[in-house]
Amino acid sequence: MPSSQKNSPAVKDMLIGALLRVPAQAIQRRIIKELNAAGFEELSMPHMAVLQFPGPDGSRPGTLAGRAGMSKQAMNRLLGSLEDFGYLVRNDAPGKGRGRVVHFTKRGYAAYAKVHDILRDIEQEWSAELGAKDFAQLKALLARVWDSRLID
Amino acid sequence: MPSSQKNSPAVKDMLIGALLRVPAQAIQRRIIKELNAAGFEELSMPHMAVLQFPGPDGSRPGTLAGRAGMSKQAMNRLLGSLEDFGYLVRNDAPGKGRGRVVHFTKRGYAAYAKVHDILRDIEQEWSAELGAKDFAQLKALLARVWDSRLID
DNA sequence: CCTTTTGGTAAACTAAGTTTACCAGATAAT
DNA sequence: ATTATCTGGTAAACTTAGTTTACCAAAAGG
Repeated sequence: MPSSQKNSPAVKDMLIGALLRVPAQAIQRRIIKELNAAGFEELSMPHMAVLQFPGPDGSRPGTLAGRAGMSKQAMNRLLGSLEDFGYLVRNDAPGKGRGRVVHFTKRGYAAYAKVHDILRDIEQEWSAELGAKDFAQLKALLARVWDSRLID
Repeated sequence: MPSSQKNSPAVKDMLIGALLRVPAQAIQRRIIKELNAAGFEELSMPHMAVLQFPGPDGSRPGTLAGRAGMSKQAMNRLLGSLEDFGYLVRNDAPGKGRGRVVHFTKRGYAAYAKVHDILRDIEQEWSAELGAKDFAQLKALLARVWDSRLID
């Protein structure tokens, strides 16, 4: 059975890559696990590409593909499966301009809200562990990284 | 062509999940791109599961599988391809105890060193952007997250 | 009009993982 | 010691998720 690592040989020596990657992955795993436990059992890792901030509601399939860094075809398959599971619908024609628009169903919106809740819980826990001030500092620093052109 | 996103709708509203995930992914992509450009052209994303800290040298295949959170079979295929490309060898019998041990070849070690160099460059850039003090603070906070039992 | 561009789709292929099963050497038990 | 069990590595079949290549319909623009 696949499981995650847990023997950190000298945290002090770790470079920014691992320091960011490992907690990010841990959060992803937890989100999926709790989502499944909350009744959204069909959702697995690739679906997260659709569910993650800022969510697909109101967007075009092509736009979502770009955001997720994948081909339109791959995104479309994902949307198809999510549609089959009843999480969203792809309506064609937004009135003007050709194409389709994705909208959450009630279930889809519930799942998206659940992700948000889980993340709030995680933030709560981290905040309790690090202290509210330090956690806020961490988020602020990460936001500065984002704001700068450090990430492409 | 798959490309990454770049329209941040309100960084202030982002939760810790996205704040960690996006830069972590950006770093991964950059490492692979620069590795390829530096002559290690066969290396692609899945190989990173082997190359990433603290590296495979001296470890058992099963241990590496555990660290990477994947099955022994999947890891073994990865090691096989890396062996084919001349990055490492799997010697059997470390003297005592049955099994195999992975060791870098010269080329493998060079690739691993290159990853380290790239990460040092990235740290340099981030440090220049955020200021050395703030960047150190960011790393320190992430290290505290790691040290705590917040991540599984 | 007719041509080009844009968004979405479909089919074929490839990559990368899982499950299931198996085998060899080590460890332990009676 | 001989057998039973456990551990680590491997192999085969299957599944999933992505890519490429190709195509089609609607818009846009000369």
